[in-house]
Amino acid sequence: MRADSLQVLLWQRALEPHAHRWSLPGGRLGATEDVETSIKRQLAEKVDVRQLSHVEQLAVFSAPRRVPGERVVATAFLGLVPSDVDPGLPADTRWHPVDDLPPTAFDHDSIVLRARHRLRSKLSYTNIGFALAPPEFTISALRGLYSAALGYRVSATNLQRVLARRGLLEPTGQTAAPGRAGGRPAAQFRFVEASMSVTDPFAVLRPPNQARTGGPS
Amino acid sequence: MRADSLQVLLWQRALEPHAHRWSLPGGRLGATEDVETSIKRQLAEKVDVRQLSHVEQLAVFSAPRRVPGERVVATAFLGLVPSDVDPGLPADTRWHPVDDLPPTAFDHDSIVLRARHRLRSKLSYTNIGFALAPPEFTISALRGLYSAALGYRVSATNLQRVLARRGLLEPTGQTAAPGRAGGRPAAQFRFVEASMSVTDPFAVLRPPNQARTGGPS
DNA sequence: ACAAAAGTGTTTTATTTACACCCATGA
DNA sequence: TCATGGGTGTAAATAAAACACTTTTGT
Repeated sequence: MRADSLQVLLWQRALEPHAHRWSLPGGRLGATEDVETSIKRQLAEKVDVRQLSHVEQLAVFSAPRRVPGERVVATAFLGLVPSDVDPGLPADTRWHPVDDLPPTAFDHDSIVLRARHRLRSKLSYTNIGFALAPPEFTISALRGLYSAALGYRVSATNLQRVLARRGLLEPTGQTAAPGRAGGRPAAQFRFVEASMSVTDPFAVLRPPNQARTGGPS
Repeated sequence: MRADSLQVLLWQRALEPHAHRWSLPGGRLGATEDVETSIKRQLAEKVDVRQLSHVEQLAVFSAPRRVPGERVVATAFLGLVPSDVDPGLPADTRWHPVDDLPPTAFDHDSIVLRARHRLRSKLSYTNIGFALAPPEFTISALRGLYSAALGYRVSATNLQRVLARRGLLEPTGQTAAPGRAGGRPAAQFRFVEASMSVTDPFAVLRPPNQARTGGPS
């Protein structure tokens, strides 16, 4: 998934079934690999994407007739690529805005919706933004990424503060040159951590402050 | 999973591999069923559990050698049974406290941990409590269930208020008789909804109040 | 009357959103 | 010096946790 608007990488099927429709990249699980290794391999081999910043399981899709012919059970993944990475793509492969998908093969549209939902949720309560952003960025660039992914305009001020309070951001000391129109140069930041973790431990029904009164932990 | 303490239903393997160790119920996916139908069928047929209040996918476990012999890819589920339901169990099958598991077969202990984590999280931001509780209950009974599942003592006062504010609870009008020691009779409640939904839309980075300033929804 | 359990009122604390205002730069 | 972003200070809003206190029952 990528930036400016949130995008998915799809390839256009040449053959039946569902010729000409757009498909999520993937393939068969090999005998000696687990599903995550497998999806990474497929992405590298088939669409030449090797710079995934984050990968996680979404769900298993297993309706008996989800695909014509032999029965196929698929494990769907959410895989993210930073906005500054632009892998060279094969001819039949293209990025598509998530909010404006072409006709998709099989149940792939519902898989994409599920991925979008997962990403949106995690932007709120984890540091998953690191997976969308370049190594260094200004707050307003980051704001753009969050806005694109979430589908509504995020306030740069508040984004700053939420991420800062959680200790996710770190100034690099550098500043970015202003555009031709002028304006104060923006400070550059980076994410402190480059792997996903939950940063907003669920706000509700949290353990009591003081003594642990109750049962086993 | 069940109540007083949170428990998992396990059966003891008679045969190798991993004879005598305890196993999560499950089995092979049939040709004409999806994974959720399949796990419900397995639970009904093999351990006679038919009253699941909630079922959801957890994750796929696919390490090539997670099970000796032929390669097995498993889709793990979280399945909940209300605390008042006590299904008759086969002889080799028993409930075990999640915090004190016997030696388990294969990677089943990590599956159970994952399930516990999922349940604990969802107790905070969804109405999933309905799946643990009987049709009608007092707040203090519900407090007991939440405490057992979460592993720490939850305040009845605050649990009340959080669930009430969200509109999840509904008084039945009935009251429960006090115990032998006296005390004010407790009002009975029920959950308004009996299927899971997210009730605490993530608090952070939510859309602006007023105009929708930004991009596509 | 008193103990026990339930339930309500109120204060405190945490955290975010909203908004006004100040800062640094280019033309 | 003014337009254009960038950044900070501060107030308002929200929601939950903590705790004191009242209510209703059995003995």
